[in-house]
Amino acid sequence: MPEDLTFQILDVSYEVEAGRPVIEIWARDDKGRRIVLLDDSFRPYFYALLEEGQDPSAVSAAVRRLSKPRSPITGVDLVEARYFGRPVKALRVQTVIPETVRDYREEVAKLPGVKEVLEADVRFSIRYLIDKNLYPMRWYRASGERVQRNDFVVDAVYKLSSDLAEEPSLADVDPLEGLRIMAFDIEAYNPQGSPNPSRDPVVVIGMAFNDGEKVQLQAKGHDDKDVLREFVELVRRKDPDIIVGYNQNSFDWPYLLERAKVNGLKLEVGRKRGAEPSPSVFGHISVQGRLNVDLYNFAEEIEEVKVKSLDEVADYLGVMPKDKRVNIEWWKIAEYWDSPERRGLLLAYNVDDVTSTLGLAYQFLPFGAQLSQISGLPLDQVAAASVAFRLEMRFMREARKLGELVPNRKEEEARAFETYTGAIVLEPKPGVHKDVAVLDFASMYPSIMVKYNVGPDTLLKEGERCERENQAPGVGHRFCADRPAFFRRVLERFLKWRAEVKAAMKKYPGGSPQYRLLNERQRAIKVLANASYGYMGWAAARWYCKGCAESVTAWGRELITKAVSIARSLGLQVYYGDTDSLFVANEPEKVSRLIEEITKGLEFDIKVDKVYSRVFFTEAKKRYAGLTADGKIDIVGFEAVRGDWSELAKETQANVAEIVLRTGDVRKAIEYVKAVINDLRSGKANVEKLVIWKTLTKGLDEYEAEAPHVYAARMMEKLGFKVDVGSKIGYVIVKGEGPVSRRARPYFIVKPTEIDYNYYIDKQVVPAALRILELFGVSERELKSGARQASLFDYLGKKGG
DNA sequence: TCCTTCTGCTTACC
DNA sequence: ACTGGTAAGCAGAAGAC
Repeated sequence: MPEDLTFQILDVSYEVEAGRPVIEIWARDDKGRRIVLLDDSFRPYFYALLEEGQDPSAVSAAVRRLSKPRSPITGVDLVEARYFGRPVKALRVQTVIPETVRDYREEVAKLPGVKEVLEADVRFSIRYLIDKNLYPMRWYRASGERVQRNDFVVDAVYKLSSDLAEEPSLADVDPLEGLRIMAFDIEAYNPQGSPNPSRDPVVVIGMAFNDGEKVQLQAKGHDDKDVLREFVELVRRKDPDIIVGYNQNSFDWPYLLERAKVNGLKLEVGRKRGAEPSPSVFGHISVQGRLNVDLYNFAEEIEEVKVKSLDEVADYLGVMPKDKRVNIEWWKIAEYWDSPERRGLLLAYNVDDVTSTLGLAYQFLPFGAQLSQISGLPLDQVAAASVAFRLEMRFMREARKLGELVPNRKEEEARAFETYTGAIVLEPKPGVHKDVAVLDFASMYPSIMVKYNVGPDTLLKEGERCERENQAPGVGHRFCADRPAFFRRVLERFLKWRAEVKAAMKKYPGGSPQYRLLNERQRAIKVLANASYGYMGWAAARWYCKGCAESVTAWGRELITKAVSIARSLGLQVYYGDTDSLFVANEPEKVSRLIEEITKGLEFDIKVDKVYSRVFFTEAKKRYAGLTADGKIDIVGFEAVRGDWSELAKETQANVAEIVLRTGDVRKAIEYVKAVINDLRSGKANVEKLVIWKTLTKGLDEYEAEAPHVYAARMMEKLGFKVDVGSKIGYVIVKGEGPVSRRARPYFIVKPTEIDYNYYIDKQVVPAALRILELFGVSERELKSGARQASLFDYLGKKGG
């Protein structure tokens, strides 16, 4: 008896059973049950694009002859489709076992009459989602027949007996409502720098659940067998739908897997018997039937936070203030574990970490769930995927709806490295300026793409003609305007959808759960739409189109240049501009006219983004600081907002900027800097504030030059720490002879007395302060000489009085 | 050996 | 491994004398 089911799709996987693939839809239903729906009717396939004028039946016969018994070719059908907007003929080649598509692809590609093999590189479970038009995290209805299966650890397993239909009444329900979330974090014993999983045990595992329960497992001395066993047991008992961690794809899971192996255990934490977590796409680790989400992936997208450790990110997001938690240096974990007095601190540290992780989940997952609902990638993958992949997934779905064949992903090396001209940055007018309005074009690049119908399918080749054409200025590319471009269709849909969501938001009070849900949704749409330009210029993109990207920036340059001319013709002073922004004198009437002329004349939307009551520029582009009308200080581009300067230099510069902007009192700023210098001279500075952080962008042996952070990283390696591409190296400069790089040390091995304070004065604090003060004629000598016995305390005292 | 210029490297802006 | 170009600025390397 088939049952009617209403359920939310969480993930999709497949397994080959008895020589045929079975799709497994992991879901939870409206009764709160965790269920699996099986579909054994779906088969892998790909397309063979035919050369023009080819006899399809001859090619078809040749394809059929390739069939092998293990996975026979079960269908070769001629289809009329479109490829880059143009009508084409292709053969749809179907087989049985997904893994064999790869072999057939190679052989079919070699057949005479076959121009290209398409869509053979789309993974089978994703193929299913695309073809059935299913979006993870959304709700569907279907009927299914209950089957008895004890290889699945779920409440019920069904064999699908109908198609899935989206359930519109549940479209605006919070997709996370009712889902079980588990955060976890392990502490590994590390007596020699970085822990080695083949040797060092897991000493603590912390787990926090969204039902409020918290559990902490501890090793017995240096034996972690029971910890691992209890961990598996707990995961299965609490049965979370979503497992979150911080960097668990690179650390916790691989470590646990290795420890399980060493202990002769199996890490059966999935919803399928016998299955252990396993590496999947995008460096992601997949846990069968659960969504394993590495929150570090979301943290990476916050550019305001430079050092993306869990404590920093949690602090920034207000999840857990840094000064209200236990912080211990991670390389001392073994020391804490072995010390009876300090072990408690390690345990508290672990609790804070896992609590922060769950807190981060509440911050990030609502957005992630929307990205999943919109892009069509399962939540665990959408987190790990790049912005371009998320967009591409949606493109593939749209292509299918339009009967367009999906181009192949190209190997980046296969294309010649080609760059093109980008945006314009206007020369800033140095000095302090009062009352400056910042105008911003709304979504400039997507708007250009829509207006001029830009896309690989509308880009005209030499000699091709269309009735209506748009020609990009300067670069010459022409785009056919007779039919809507593929990108345009998708972008227009996004724009319309976003407008609807924003309209719906108005019905709810700000801060209400429904408001927040819709807000995350409109944000996710915006993020995807804004990625479209960069996507076209990405050499590995399926819809790569250098000419398109080049044309978009050309129109962008024309647009901002015209806007500047209009501003000048209105008598408006232009101070600066970058890509799609314009800093002009805030004369309301003229600004309104400027906006009107751009909106009506150039047909692009532009609006006042913010107003600075004071803003200053040096001669450098991409750097300025301003005081907004509501009293906030903005610092853009300067050292104060860079991650590769010491905290002390950044803080000094930020304070100098603030003093100058708020009071206009340069003397005060000079006195302040002098006080900082004096503190340094007397060795009063806090070592933590002197650490300089830099990222290793390649392997240690690939560096040509011996930069300070490379030197410090080599030293760390010798000390037993694992340093990799992407590692953030924190170093300080110590006293001594020779180049700076040779005097760089990992910050945690340095005593305050060893620090070269002069380096910090000459190369950090003074240059950072001078970057701003130079504008007012202040010299280096002035800052460093006449060292008055003032301290920061004196300065603050004066400020107060 | 001193000084300048170039290159490598990293990270900001949009 | 995984969107684009533009730009600043440090430190080291190479070139100039």
